[in-house]
Amino acid sequence: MQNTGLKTAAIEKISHKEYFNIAVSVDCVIFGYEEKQLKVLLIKSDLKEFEGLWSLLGDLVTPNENLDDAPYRVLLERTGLKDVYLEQVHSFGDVHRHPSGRVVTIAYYSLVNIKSHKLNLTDNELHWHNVAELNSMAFDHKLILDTCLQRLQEKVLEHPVVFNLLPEKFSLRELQDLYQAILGQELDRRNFRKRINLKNWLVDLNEMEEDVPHRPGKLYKLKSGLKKISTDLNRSKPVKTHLV
Amino acid sequence: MQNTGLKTAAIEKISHKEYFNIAVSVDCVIFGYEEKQLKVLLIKSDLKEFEGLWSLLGDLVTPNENLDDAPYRVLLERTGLKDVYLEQVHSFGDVHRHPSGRVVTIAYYSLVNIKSHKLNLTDNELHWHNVAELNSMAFDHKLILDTCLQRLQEKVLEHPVVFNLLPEKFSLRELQDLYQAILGQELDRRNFRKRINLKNWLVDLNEMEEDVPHRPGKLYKLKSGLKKISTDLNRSKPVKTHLV
DNA sequence: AAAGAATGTGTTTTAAGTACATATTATTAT
DNA sequence: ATAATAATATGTACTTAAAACACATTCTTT
Repeated sequence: MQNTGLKTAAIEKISHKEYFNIAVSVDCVIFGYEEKQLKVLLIKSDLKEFEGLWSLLGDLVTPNENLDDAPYRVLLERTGLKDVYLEQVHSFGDVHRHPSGRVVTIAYYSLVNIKSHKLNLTDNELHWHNVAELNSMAFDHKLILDTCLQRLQEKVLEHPVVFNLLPEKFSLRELQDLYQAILGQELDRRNFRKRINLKNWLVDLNEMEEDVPHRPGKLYKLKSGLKKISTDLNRSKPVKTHLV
Repeated sequence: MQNTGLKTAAIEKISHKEYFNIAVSVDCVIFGYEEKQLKVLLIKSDLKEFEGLWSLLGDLVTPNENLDDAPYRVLLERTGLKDVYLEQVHSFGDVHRHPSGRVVTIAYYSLVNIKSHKLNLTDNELHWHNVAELNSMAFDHKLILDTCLQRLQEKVLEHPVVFNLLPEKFSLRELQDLYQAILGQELDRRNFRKRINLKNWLVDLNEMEEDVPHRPGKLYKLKSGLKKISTDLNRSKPVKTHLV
């Protein structure tokens, strides 16, 4: 294997059984939002090593599917949703991360509107959990969750992705509550509105909230053309340096 | 496989041969810097499908090594260097990305000081290339390179990582040239110096450049404690929101 | 009709980014 | 030696964004 990279010597060994004993999986951190809480969809682990603990939804990548298609498949199977927002985050591959064998997993997070899909919650091993209240999880899934949450926090500051978690129409108050749930901190209402306005993401619908127990706020929706399903690998705009 | 995630049904299948026909590799985008040019270390592909093209240095992950250890091993074997800066960037796993079989690869970039190691350049299939002049490469390696360069560009704006590409002592001019090579754009000298000063990364050595064909500049070094070998997954500081 | 609670907007202060000019110090050419 | 050249070194004005903060408005509830 030395000094070959993926050159001939290594490639030849791909046909050798010894190099095929690492399995590849994907794990999905499926974020939702409800009642001012950021949620994550988890399933009860049924490994005896992790009895009582919760784990992310994942599956092995099959030989005939593209890596980035696997999390879509998992999501479709679990939630029935297509066209969800998905972003690849990081790969985890410590030798002993999975008790049953060597599994390298690629972590993705996705943003889904809890209301817009009927979970197979008859399968009562599948539940939404408050992200803020989660402690230990099965496998290294707490680390994966934390890593994905961190990525999400960075993402929402500059990109209009949180709208995948909201209904079509929403008030600025709802939007701010969502940002606060994701970022884990209180935001100043006046500065928040200024900032969001500056981003130019929203359309004023000239409608008002209804059935709220207080003064109704104006309703907005995301500008058409800004809704993203997945993250482009290739950046369209040049880097903002702040160093010029 | 349906509706199982990594639950029992799937885990049981890990012992089935059919799920072990995906190989896992790592590919390293090894960045260097010389003569005001950002360089990348490449090897000639010896696959007949990619005759004459260059490819990244990589290798299959062995069953008994942690995923994140594999790129260190590749670097050690290729350059003899330990303690290089390494960052995992993205995974690539399209079904047909490798002509010889199904290989999911995890891409890393690393930053090495070209001068500080003796490449095994007797192996004359290993060469430093100007990143700016590279066009097609073997496999999907051009996409991997572009993705890693993009990540590097974002990284250097906020984190003191470029110093892994420089000698211990350097002038601000050298530092600016390096930033320009990485970012692919000219920077204003006065604003650049102000910005770098604001970061508080450097120590003034009270020494001057020598053997330069012009007025010598002052020499600096990175403040001790700032040199990073690898990127922490877990952020130490809270998110800067700019939304408060 | 008054109190309470949430919406909606604006101003001041501070920090950072951008654009731009001049003096200084060494080398090179005359 | 002197002048020209080229790079270092530093400062100032302008613009934009972030942060801190206050008041009036509208609807619900008492």
